[in-house]
Amino acid sequence: MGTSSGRRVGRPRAAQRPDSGLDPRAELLVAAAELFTTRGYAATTTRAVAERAGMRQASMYHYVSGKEELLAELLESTVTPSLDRARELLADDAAPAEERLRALCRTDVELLCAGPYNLGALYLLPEVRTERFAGFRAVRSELKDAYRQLIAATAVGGGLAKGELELRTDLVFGLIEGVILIRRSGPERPVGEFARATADAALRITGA
Amino acid sequence: MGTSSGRRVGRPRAAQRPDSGLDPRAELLVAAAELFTTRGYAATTTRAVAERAGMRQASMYHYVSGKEELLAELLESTVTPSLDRARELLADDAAPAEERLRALCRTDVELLCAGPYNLGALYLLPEVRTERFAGFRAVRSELKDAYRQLIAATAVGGGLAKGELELRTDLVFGLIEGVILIRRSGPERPVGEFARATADAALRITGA
DNA sequence: ATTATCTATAGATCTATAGATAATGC
DNA sequence: ATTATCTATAGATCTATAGATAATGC
Repeated sequence: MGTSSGRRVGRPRAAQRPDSGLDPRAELLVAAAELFTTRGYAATTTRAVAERAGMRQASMYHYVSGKEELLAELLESTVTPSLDRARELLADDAAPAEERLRALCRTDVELLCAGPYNLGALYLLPEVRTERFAGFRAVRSELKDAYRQLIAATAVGGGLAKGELELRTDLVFGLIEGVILIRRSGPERPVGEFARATADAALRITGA
Repeated sequence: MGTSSGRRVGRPRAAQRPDSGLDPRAELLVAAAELFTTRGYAATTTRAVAERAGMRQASMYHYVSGKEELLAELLESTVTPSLDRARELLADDAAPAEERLRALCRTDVELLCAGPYNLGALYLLPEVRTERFAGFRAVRSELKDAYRQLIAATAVGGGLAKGELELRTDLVFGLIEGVILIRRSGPERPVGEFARATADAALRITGA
């Protein structure tokens, strides 16, 4: 629904811009996504985010408590859709685990690569280790757990010792997130094809 | 030989500390490595680096031009040893390409994981895209090229179309650098074992 | 004389709050 | 009256330079 333009309550903005159709909070998130990924999180000022979202620096505080809140929300938004998909796939015990694992890898890569910005790169920010981002770390670790369960359910995975299962899970999960780095060097490849190739590679890593 | 302690020219430091055996520039690099990886590059101040290296903020400028120089040097130092090894392996046409590729993967992972800090995480800094870091990007791309050549020289790799070779190179290189992300979640695993497993995974990705 | 430091600081930020203002809503 | 903005700014930085200082070297 957004703002559906028309008359708006409150003092008008100083710099008028074409209506993006997004509400101000969403505009801030989009602006933050672009700036955090292209200039870096710490190097991005509240002024830069606000101004790019079409408002003055101080007005940003009407919608968010600061940069951290924006980062937290962006981070979680990269994992939540994958996690939903993972839960679906875990529940679907009709399909063989290999196929479900492949499907999860594909959607995961597609989601990471689909957005206009490389939000995955934000995973490595030191700030993420902070208490403030415990929520993000929790959902990410839930997602990883889904990978582990699917790998354990494959024909090869069933016979693995605990440590070995852990290792392969790490390798697969690392490959998927390593996509972040790959994508960076060549964002010109068609996403679908790339996602399929990555899923194949993941399956080969598990030993299937 | 470092400073070999004893009498030193110049005004004494304000805060005396046990001699690390490193010369001041190396102390700055070590301090920067720790701070850049734990607190983030942009968030690390020149004061923090200098103070941790045992000198006052302003004194740092006697050795380096600023933070950028430290980052550039740290980045290159993570690639150069791998690149040396890659060149050796490329020249050694006695061994089969599969074995040489495996060896490169292993040393690469070991080098990335061996240091006390996760310098690989710095690869994703937005600053790295900057002109200032063209040198780093160049050596890194040379290393990637070595991977490509080795993959092309394997039994499977010889029959690959150009695009397919490119894709597998990206996947392998991405897996290796993805180690950065993996390591983060579990730095407690023995490096040697982990390096071997990663190399195996890389070989499986190439199709060998 | 040379060197490696130091102290001090100008100039340039940046964040978050206080308080004013210009719309609509009733 | 309520709301979404704005302008202004206090307080807290941070970087890079200028110039002083305390060692050793000769």
